[in-house]
Amino acid sequence: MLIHAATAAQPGSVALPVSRNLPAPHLNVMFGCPALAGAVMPVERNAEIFGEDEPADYVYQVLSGSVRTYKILHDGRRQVTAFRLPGDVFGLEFGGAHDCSAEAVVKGRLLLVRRSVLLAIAKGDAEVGHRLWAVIAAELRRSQNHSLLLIKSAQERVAAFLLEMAERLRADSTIELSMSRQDIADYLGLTIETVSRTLTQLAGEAAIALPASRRIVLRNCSALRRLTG
Amino acid sequence: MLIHAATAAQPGSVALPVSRNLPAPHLNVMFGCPALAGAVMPVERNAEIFGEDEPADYVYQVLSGSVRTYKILHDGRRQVTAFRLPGDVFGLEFGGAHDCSAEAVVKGRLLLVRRSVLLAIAKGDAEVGHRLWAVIAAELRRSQNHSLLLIKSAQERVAAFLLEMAERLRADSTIELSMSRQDIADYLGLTIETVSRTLTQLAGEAAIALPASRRIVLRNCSALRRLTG
DNA sequence: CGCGTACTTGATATATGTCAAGGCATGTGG
DNA sequence: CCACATGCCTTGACATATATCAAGTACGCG
Repeated sequence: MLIHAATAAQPGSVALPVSRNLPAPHLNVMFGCPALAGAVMPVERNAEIFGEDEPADYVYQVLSGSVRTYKILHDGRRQVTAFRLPGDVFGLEFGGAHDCSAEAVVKGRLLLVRRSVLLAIAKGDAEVGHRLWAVIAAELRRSQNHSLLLIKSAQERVAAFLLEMAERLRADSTIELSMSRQDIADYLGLTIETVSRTLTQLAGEAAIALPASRRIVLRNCSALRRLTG
Repeated sequence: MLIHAATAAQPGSVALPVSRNLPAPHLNVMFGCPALAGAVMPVERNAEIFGEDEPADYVYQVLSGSVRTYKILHDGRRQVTAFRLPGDVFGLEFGGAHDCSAEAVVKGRLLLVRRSVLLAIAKGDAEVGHRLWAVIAAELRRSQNHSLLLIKSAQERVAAFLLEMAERLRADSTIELSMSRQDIADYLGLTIETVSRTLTQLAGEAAIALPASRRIVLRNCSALRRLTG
């Protein structure tokens, strides 16, 4: 069954779900605003895009590929705070510095726009201002949902992750994951072993199928949704 | 729209830690702006302030007492998303509806300002716009820190909670908690038993003292900070 | 084809949850 | 003023989900 955006949309959510506004991959402007032309930056797999506490001079949009943002705890644990998929805008901070690090999950292309330019344009252009607002609203909602995720059981977290990815990738039933089990584990606050076992278990219950380790077929979305908690 | 005032704020200068800007308890204006006069609402212990999905017509500021915002998962689990202490502004949503419920933890007083009025004023008043910006930035930071908390061990979560409370209550070393163990547990994603045992354990290690169940003396803050993860 | 990385699976450990009982305040009515 | 009820917290014994440690296996890439 096809996953519609509506399924997980929060009531009262802001218009303009950001991730639906895919950029034309050949265009180098953000939000369809000619004044927001930016540089296109190709990134290799695992390349660092920015580090925590570095000056946040640019705002980024994923044109292709995918990105993880994360924090490292002082004992070395890594918390992946978000996966950024094509269309997503990220790196827009309130302060002058990034509050997390960002790396490319796979080879891809990013659009870079100077933060100062974006903010200046937003002042005069209601459409851009609106989009900017939507980016921040989405960010807050995302963060709150992530907190909610982390109090759930392993099965609930993994099920929620799969549904989230299916929706954001606009996949019908087969999703191609660009990230490793370690990335997923660090996003869900679990270990790779638990993620792996949970997927195996979901496959055993016929909720999903695993034709390849990074290709996942959602066989029974409503069962997954029930598992979501 | 709000975005105008918001972007009018100097980029890179968030400043204004909201919770530090305690309102004068006798004044019924928000952000020290005369146009933002509002109603003062007394609330009883455990009184509902608003419910999830209800229209977000008002923005609230705690004058005295404290408030918990929370979500209920479909199976009945409760996730406390935040404690709101004197000075904190909450209930300002991006969409038209509240994304969580709010209840008074103890008897207290709230300042209510119509959301539409606040947003309208913010358009023309840079100072108010700046404050609003700061409220949202604080909210996002808070949510991200909460996610970070939830991947840690019980000891780390409890230690972090105590330090957070000490700081936000501007307490020197003795903090008076207004919330029950159940509230704390639901905030930290633990059970009351685990919270209780962890406090006992911290007392055993002389990191804290427990003269009463809701009075906690921080005996060794640097040890607590180390435990924080 | 072979190597290295990533993934899965198994055995065991452990942190936290669950269930159950008891203690300790606080307030209320006799 | 005492007896008792009530809510909140602590403590104990035990259960269990997830982490950890340790092999194996498959896959992708040279």
